[in-house]
Amino acid sequence: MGSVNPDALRGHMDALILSVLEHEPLHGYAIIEALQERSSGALAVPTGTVYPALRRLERTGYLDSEWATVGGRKRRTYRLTSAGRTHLAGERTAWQSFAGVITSVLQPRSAG
Amino acid sequence: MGSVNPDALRGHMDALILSVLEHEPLHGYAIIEALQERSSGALAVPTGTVYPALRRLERTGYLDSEWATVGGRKRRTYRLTSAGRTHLAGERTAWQSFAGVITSVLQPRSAG
DNA sequence: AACGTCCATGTAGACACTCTACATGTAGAC
DNA sequence: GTCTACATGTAGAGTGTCTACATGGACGTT
Repeated sequence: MGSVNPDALRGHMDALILSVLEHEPLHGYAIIEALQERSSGALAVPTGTVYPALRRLERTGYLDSEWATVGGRKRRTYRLTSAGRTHLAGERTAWQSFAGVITSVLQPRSAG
Repeated sequence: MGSVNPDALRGHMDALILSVLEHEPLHGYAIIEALQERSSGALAVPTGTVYPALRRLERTGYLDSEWATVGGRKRRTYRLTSAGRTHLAGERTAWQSFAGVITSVLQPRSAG
């Protein structure tokens, strides 16, 4: 249940959102829940982060959305575009190399 | 030589700096070079990032500094305090858990 | 009817850190 | 005398996450 430093999330949020949308379209609230589940509770992303991010990603062309009504409630459901799918792949490899770089710099060395 | 997305660095810079100072005091310019070496060229951190970060870390109490003149050039050399050493340890475990969380959310799943 | 909770979307403004671009100056090579 | 490497620093822009607030429907309980 350890929580994640908000600042550390910068620049990774987009990839996380695209990733949970990979196999199924979801609405904002469900995306927040999905992030929490997949991180075993570590990612408690506030609505003030997710909703603007979704609009940004749609504006950029990585997502598109449509309104639906389920059980009397209105939802805006987001779906990956093909540009979004391509971008997600790039973000995954970018993350791997980023993580490698940070891990290697952070690696403790024997005193010399 | 892949370069790292600047935004991704947010919230990790402090840990990186503390880490290169772990076993030897260094001045700002040397810290920049050390980061570049340890990352095989991936981290090209500009002076406008490092110098303010060093002052911040000193103000917080994780570093202290003293001036030296070497070969006619003035250097401000930074050294880890014991608070900084403790903080570095915390940042290392924080990084590991952060990386684990992101990796796990980004993990591709089989379509279902 | 009133109340509380979960579901659901959204905005405004604060905040913090990295970046670009600029300013300054010494040492040493050519 | 010009250029490059060494060395420190600041001002201001940019931007993405956060807190806090605003709104409203559905549903259960009392």
